Amino acid sequence: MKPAEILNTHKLKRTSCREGILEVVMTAGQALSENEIREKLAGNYDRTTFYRSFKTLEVHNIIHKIVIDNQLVKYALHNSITHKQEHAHFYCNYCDMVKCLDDIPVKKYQLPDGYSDKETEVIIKGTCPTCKIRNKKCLD
Amino acid sequence: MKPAEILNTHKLKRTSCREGILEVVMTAGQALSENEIREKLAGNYDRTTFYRSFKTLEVHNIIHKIVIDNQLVKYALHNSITHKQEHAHFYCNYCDMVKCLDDIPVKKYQLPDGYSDKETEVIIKGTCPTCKIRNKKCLD
DNA sequence: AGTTAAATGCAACACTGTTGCAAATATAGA
DNA sequence: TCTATATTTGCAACAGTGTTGCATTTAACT
Repeated sequence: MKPAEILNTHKLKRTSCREGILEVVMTAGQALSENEIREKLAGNYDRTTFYRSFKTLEVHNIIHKIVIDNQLVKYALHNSITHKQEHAHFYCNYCDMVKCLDDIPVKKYQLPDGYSDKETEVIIKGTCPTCKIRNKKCLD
Repeated sequence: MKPAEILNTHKLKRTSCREGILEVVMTAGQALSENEIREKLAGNYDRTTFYRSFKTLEVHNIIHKIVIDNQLVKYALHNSITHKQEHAHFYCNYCDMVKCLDDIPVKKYQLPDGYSDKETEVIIKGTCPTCKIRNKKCLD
């Protein structure tokens, strides 16, 4: 599916900002921050427009937001586009890379009486393959 | 263990701000935001001092921070104090309440080759018992 | 009580995100 | 293709969370 098609499906106007964000997010292979997306984008958009675009795409379940601690926000394509289930996210403590673990479904929990769950967020923090190798080489 | 004892154990100075924060967090029964903690606190501290105290207590594994989406940050006593394992957190979509599910250990995941994990964060979003009842009463 | 390293308060700043409003633009219909 | 309308954009201003530098104050040790 192309960005334009996705926007049409959701009855959203095909603006260059939205199409651009989708293009970038769809070809990224990992979750990207606002700045990472802007750098890869052709046009130069106002930050307000950017955020409004993210929000629109998020509300329509086209992309989703992953928040690490505070201070670090990344966006990735949403389940409904890739047709994947609720999945876990990986965060590399060394390079700040965030990756959707599409093949790792979120494990469900038995909640105490009275509580009911709607969605579960899982963020696994550790070392990614690249940083693992790098850390081995320079043992500091 | 009392706040003063905890600070001593970690070789931290017993300042009223730190003792106050610990007192509040220890008796809370749920995770609290910066403002919620300030309201329950006797003294009136500068925001910088507040943050520095949180950070110090966090670095020493006395309290921990839970971040929901962005925009909502809560603090809670850390495992090492309650001697509990890594646990899941519950967030109520209706009243913004955050609770440590101390008795629900985080389930571990098998990561793809090359990845290694250090810690796992689990946030279960849904409805808390209080809001469940409230929602039933006024069916809007 | 005096010394010293650590903690505090203040001012200024950075980052993420929002709101209101006027100008620009995408889409549907003529 | 042109026009009308609703949506989107850019700008300015603002709010919330968190940080840094520096001078002053304070906890803890002798």
